[in-house]
Amino acid sequence: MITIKEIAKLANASSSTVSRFLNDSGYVSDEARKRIEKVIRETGYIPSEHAKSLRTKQTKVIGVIVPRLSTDTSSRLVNAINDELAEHGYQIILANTNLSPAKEIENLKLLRSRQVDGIILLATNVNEELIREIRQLPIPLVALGQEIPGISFIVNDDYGAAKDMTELLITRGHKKIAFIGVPEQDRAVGYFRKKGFMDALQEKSISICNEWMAEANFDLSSGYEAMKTILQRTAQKPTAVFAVTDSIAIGAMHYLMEIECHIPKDMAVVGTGNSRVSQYIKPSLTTVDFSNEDMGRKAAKLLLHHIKETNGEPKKITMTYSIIKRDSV
Amino acid sequence: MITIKEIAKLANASSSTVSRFLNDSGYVSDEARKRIEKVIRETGYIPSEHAKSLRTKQTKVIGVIVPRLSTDTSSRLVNAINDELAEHGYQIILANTNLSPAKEIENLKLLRSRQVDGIILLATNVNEELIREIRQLPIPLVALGQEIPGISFIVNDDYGAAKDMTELLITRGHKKIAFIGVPEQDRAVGYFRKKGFMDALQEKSISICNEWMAEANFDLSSGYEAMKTILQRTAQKPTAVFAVTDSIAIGAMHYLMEIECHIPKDMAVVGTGNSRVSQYIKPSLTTVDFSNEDMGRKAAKLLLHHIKETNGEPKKITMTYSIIKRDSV
DNA sequence: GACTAATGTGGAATCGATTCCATACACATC
DNA sequence: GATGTGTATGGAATCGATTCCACATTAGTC
Repeated sequence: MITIKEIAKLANASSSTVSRFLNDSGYVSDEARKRIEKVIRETGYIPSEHAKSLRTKQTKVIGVIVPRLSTDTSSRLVNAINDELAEHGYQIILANTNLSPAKEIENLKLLRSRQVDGIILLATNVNEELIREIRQLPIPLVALGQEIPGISFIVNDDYGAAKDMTELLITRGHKKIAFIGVPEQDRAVGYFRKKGFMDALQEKSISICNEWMAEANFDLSSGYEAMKTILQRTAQKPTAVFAVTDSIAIGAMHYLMEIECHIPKDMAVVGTGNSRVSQYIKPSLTTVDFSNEDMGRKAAKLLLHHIKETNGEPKKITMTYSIIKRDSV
Repeated sequence: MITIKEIAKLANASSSTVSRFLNDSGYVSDEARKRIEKVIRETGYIPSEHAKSLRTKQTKVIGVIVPRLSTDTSSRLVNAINDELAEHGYQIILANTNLSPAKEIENLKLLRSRQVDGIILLATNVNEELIREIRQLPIPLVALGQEIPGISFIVNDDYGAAKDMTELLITRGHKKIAFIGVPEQDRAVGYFRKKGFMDALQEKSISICNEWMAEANFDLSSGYEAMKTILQRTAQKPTAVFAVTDSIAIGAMHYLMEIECHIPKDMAVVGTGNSRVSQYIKPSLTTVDFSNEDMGRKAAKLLLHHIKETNGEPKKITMTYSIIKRDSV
């Protein structure tokens, strides 16, 4: 590999001058500029980022930790983050946790050793150890999707969205509404969405039947199973079902179709997240759009802000949402 | 940041010894080992990868260039690549071209300056300049999706898949088959899939009507428009349509539904790629599965092979495919 | 007891950039 | 002519690791 020294020699200058030329810092005469430019063009010289980083403590790389990349939400978020960061000359290095909390911490360390300038963490379940690890991080971190006390985060208005959506169902005349959630460890999806649902019912004095509440994990088949469980154990069939994610909703719809329960005539279904699939299935799914694109860009901007202002206060941003009315209600 | 020197001082050893301890290279006595271990544990020392890379010329980072991250294919590929590489202690740094050829080259340079150990390029259109740039790369590169002469690549059997699928339509009695393609610059999707389609028809001596051939780009709405164009300009309505991607197929289906053309009774539709959506739409889409998961892992393995054996011959791998029969035919 | 071999350790050069500092020259100002 | 200022350049230290080499100690062999 060709180095700055060799460029300097070929251009009849010192490496200091070449460096000043490269970074546009300090004086370089026009003649020297021309000579250096020529040599660089001819040799195809590309400066080593490692040597640079070692000296400057800046890497222009941001670490992004995601639970898994192959989901709609993750890939849209990462795409938006990348677009925004690229505009500011940053690249991203990916770390995939495959939903394992241990890997979340391991990745945090890995990224630290690469001296990334900052980290964006797409959090799922937040535990004590993770918070401790984040706190002692020497670089800024922005969490997405979950509230983490003391650090900057961006969350969706999970509570408001779930409440609004439930109210929509009530407005349409539904009184017997089933609910398929996920474990409450996941504060955002498990706890807040459930709370929004419950509060909406309570405000309208609509009773909640335990038989209509089921728990799934994040995948489609678990939505299918949850719907099955609900309908098989209850005598009084609900007229609508609220699912905390689109995948769960689509799984539930599959079961309903299987037993020839018509959507929305016999049973209304709503999801959450506005996955790409949701608009192409039949009937198209009424859901909540959280604008991942916007969230990703905001996250990138917030992180860049923290990188600039190292002593900036932690910020909490709550994204707005919109209800997408389609044919499943 | 704490450095190896400070660790050495605290552990009453030299940095050489600490380094030997860290890399398990050379002699370190048990006593020294214990002292160093203790100090590292207490200080939470994490070695700088930059200093390491500068010296060793190894980064344990692979660059991955994708046209865009938010598509099914890309995100599944990247996920698989990441999984495989992570198992071997590598991380990936992402570069997004947003479909611009200029950015493809720019990213190549960017990754080179970061001294990644290798590059995986998810190629779209391959031009002379790109090939030149790749050839003079001092590190191994594996291309995905497109054939690039002289370097290792993994491609789908686009020709075979398109031919097989067309034969399926013919077997089902279709003789008037429309085709929605993409520009032939994209050799894999544009040229080979089209050729497979044409050859299948020719072999069965089925004539091809120019009015039934349309071109779209990769997005859904262009599939919608292409279908519209075909049906509006032809007197003789085809009975089936072959789309070179699932997105195009779904766009076409939307138009067909709009004009109340029943699928598959009035018109059979087939796509290519087995996108996640394809199985959830109604009617579910008959399509070709290329197993991106497998391709991603193979790409990672092939790249690692080239990193080890620097003088390895370029390899060409063609993936197999399988036709997924569903309800749209 | 002399020699070799194995074990263990630290000093110093090195990787490829940036950056502080010293120096030099040209010109303007009083 | 002394002084100051802006322009231009190169030398040398530095970042934090690895690694070669020299050296010291101990053990084993004849």
